[in-house]
Amino acid sequence: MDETHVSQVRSFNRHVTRRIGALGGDYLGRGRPLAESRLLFEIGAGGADVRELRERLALDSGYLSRLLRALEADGLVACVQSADDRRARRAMLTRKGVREHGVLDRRSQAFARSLLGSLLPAQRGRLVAAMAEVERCLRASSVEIDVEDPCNTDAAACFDAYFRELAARFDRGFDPVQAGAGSVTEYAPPHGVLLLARLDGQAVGCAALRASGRGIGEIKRMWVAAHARGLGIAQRMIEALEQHATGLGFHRLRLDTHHALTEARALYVRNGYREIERYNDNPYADHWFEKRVVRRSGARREVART
Amino acid sequence: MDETHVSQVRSFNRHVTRRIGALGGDYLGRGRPLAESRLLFEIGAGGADVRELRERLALDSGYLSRLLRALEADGLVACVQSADDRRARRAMLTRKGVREHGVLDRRSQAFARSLLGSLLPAQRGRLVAAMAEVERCLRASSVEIDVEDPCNTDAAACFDAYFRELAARFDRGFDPVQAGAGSVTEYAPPHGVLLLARLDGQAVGCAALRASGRGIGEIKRMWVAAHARGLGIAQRMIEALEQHATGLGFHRLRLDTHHALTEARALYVRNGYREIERYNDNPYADHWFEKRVVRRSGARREVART
DNA sequence: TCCATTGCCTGACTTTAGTCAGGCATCGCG
DNA sequence: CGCGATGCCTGACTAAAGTCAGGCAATGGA
Repeated sequence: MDETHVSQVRSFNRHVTRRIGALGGDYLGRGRPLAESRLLFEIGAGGADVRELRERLALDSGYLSRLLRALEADGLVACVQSADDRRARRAMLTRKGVREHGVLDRRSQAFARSLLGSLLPAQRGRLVAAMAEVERCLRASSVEIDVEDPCNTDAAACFDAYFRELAARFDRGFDPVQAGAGSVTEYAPPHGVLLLARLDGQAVGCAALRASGRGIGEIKRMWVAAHARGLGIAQRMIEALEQHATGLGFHRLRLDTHHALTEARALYVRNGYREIERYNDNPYADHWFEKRVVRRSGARREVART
Repeated sequence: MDETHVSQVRSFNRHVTRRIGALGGDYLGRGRPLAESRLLFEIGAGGADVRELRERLALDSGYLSRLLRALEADGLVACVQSADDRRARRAMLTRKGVREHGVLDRRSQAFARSLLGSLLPAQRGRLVAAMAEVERCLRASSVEIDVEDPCNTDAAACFDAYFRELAARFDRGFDPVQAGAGSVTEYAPPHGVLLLARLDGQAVGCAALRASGRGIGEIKRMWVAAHARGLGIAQRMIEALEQHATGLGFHRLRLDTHHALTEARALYVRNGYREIERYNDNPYADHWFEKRVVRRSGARREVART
């Protein structure tokens, strides 16, 4: 990894979080502890379930309870029993709370405005574009790709979303049974593998490998949720699949795909998959690809260093 | 100001500071309170004056004293009397402190590495470039340009640096007296104005206006420190001068410059200054410019909104 | 030499942020 | 219905972070 890259990230961390964090902490200051303000902000106009708040802010249950009590004492928040589970509670802003929330919101806006205000118009555009890029990249860097059990609920949800998307994109719809989808246990060791990509804990993509003849693996169910595309997740998953392939005893990987899935085809071509003759009777497939895989020592070094 | 810009800045603030700040706080954790670790980091290998630390970290004098005492008790820091002022003290790292500082430094590096590690190589380059851009823009946005007394020491330092730079860049050197430099009080109200640009409190640029005939102002001493160039400071100063011009009763601004100062000439041309005939006998000048100035209502609205 | 100022230290506080162990009500399954 | 799990609350703590008023020693200009 490039050392100048590392030091640039460190410099960014030091300077930007100091400048933005300092001001950010300041604008929230309303004579109220920071945690309370954040909580008020997080509850928002529509209210929020207590358990949701606890997760979003990563707070201890007792501590959160106390914070809510404090806001309640100030008349900013009212807690009501949840309709469907009378143990659960929901925090709502009172009229006064909504007003206070508005003040915080306006402060946050004023801060952003003051930041941009002292820039020339051309610089503003550049700053905003660069900020969006940093945000996108950090999002990408927080995606985790791991082997998971193909029978778990998140895997099932991904498969489901994948099938629904195929049905929407293919002219004639899509039926998994006709496509020859076997049991998902095909994607479990020792003869297969399933990868899930997670962003903030939520599953946003999947990719699987199953046996398909002596020494041959087949890539199946390569999918990334629409809102998580453009983050390089598919690329990372395909690289990860190839890493696993040799361990599973595959020296060749193949796959089928459909002409409507142009991004997928581009992905395979970019990664050195060559188009081959039809090798199965999947009625939805009209393109078939193959690639010889070998354990790459360079890639292993990179992994070891991170 | 564009509202989508404002909301992008807010989104950046929320997401990036949370992600980077959270991890940043974490890696510093060494069983030691965060403030102590930050202090250790800030003292650095070369040591630092206590007053300097107080300013950089914006800490209460008493609190800082206590933190230093704590680090001293752990054998990480030693405080010595300053040589030139026996009231002042200087904090130095002990051998053990240097070791600990190294650990923190390595952690910070490891964090940056882990951030980059889960990105594809192409993304890394993009992230780093965008980070550098954000940093630069934020630096630019923290530059403050204000009217100051032309007799104060920072102004004098700027003039001095300006003259030294001219001397270095002109073939025949530069002598302010020959150039017709009068008293700096010419740049004070009611007939003139001096602007200083400050970055983190330090003066990094100047620009002045003085009377030069009925209704005519002259731009003088337009200078930006080498390390603060490329931040749009000169552009902002020239805009600010033009704002002040009408208030001082000038409807025309003129200036002279030297062919070696190519950036300056480009700046004037870009801002609508037209080249005119020689209007003075400054032996160092070989280009003369002029611009008619009017109070721009659009610009005023922009200022009012920030 | 005097005296206001500066620089740092100390003691005595307060507030914020968080942790932990229980406790009570409710839920959902068998 | 009983029982373990879940969801929230409370009391009792602790550590960290920060504030404030004074105090002593050194400084520097009148």
